Amino acid sequence: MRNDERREWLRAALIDAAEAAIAAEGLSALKARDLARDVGCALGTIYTVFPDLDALILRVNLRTLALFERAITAVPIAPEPEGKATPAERDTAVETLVRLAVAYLHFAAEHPARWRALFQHRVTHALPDWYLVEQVRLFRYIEAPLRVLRPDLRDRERALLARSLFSATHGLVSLGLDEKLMVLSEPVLRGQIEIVVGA
Amino acid sequence: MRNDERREWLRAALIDAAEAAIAAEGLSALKARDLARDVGCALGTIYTVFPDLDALILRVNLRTLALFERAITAVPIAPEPEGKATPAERDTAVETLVRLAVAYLHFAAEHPARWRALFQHRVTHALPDWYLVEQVRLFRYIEAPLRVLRPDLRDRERALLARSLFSATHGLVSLGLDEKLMVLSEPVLRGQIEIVVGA
DNA sequence: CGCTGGCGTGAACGTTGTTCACGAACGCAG
DNA sequence: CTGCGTTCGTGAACAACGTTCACGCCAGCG
Repeated sequence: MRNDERREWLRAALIDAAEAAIAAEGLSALKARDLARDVGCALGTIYTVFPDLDALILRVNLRTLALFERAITAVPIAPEPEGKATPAERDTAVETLVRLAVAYLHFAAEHPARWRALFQHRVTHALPDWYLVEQVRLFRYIEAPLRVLRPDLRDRERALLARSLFSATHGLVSLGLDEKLMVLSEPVLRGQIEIVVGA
Repeated sequence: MRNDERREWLRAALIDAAEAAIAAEGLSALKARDLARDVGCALGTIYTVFPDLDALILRVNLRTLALFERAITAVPIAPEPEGKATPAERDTAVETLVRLAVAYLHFAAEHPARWRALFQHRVTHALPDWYLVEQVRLFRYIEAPLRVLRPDLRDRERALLARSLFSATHGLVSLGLDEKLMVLSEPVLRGQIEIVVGA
């Protein structure tokens, strides 16, 4: 069936157009009619591919998460120590966490509209499972260094600590971008993270 | 003129109704037609009192900030030490910061819809001056203990540190409420704040 | 060739926030 | 008291939105 091909192509084209619209003008600039015009299909056709615009936004956000992961994996990964971690190994684990936080700041600064869309959206609705799985997967990048620093914690506790670290960092980054004092906040962020990690 | 009285009464009634709607069902439940019906005026009358619904929401948020301030002032204020602070005075300053953070958590937990409206709204628009002034005023509650802990900083730097502390706390609280593990996060929050304050 | 079933289509629907021409009500001069 | 002008609330109307659905085209089979 060439029909399936066309549907798949449409799906990709719609995500492309939505991503471009969000990246250019923000989430609120995403309009069903503009999308239909951009990809050259009818208005109703969108709803034969996605149940609603929320689902489309979620796909765009998934791409943003993937883009972010590519940015994250550019930071050097700490080798996994065996047994008790030496003080030097602990230092590199801390440094990895700090680099992750700084990478988060840079990503938010480079893709402000995409990044805002990640948090502006979900506020009301519950998220589908496949999206949560992706989020949990990304949290592993934080949990790995924590495994070195706090081998005494159980997985559940370590996951909670990772979320705490992330949300504190997110708060700092979020405010830093709002106030447009990013230049000032990179060293501040480094300092703060180093301190928080001291737990 | 009884006309001015009526306008003032309408203004208050509209803010009341908007506040009730937001507190009950969230920001997205605020509808111009519902407001008009609730206060018993015509749809267009709203726009003779406020330029648009954004301005009305801002007024509701101002009330939320006032409500929050009343919650904040319930925490014991640290007396201002003169000259160099003793270690005990430093401890009470830290304790004040922690209590402020916990009060923030409790306020967000008790008034989730009002609290969300504070941050869900401004995302796009620029805020009017009188609103920013109110925000800056509330930040003084954080800056006061910081004056004890870091007398070496200039006002500008201290204000920045206050905003960093707030945003980190906000991140923790925000995530804590989303995941509904508030019970778990109160001790966590205490610990995190104590550590961050160690700067 | 004709029928039929599936599917893209865009007009239409229901809800928004916001505007604006109308008309009632009030004050004042004659 | 009457006539007129001004003011201001009014709600019908507008524009824009996400979403739906009855229509009609076209492919595939008998």
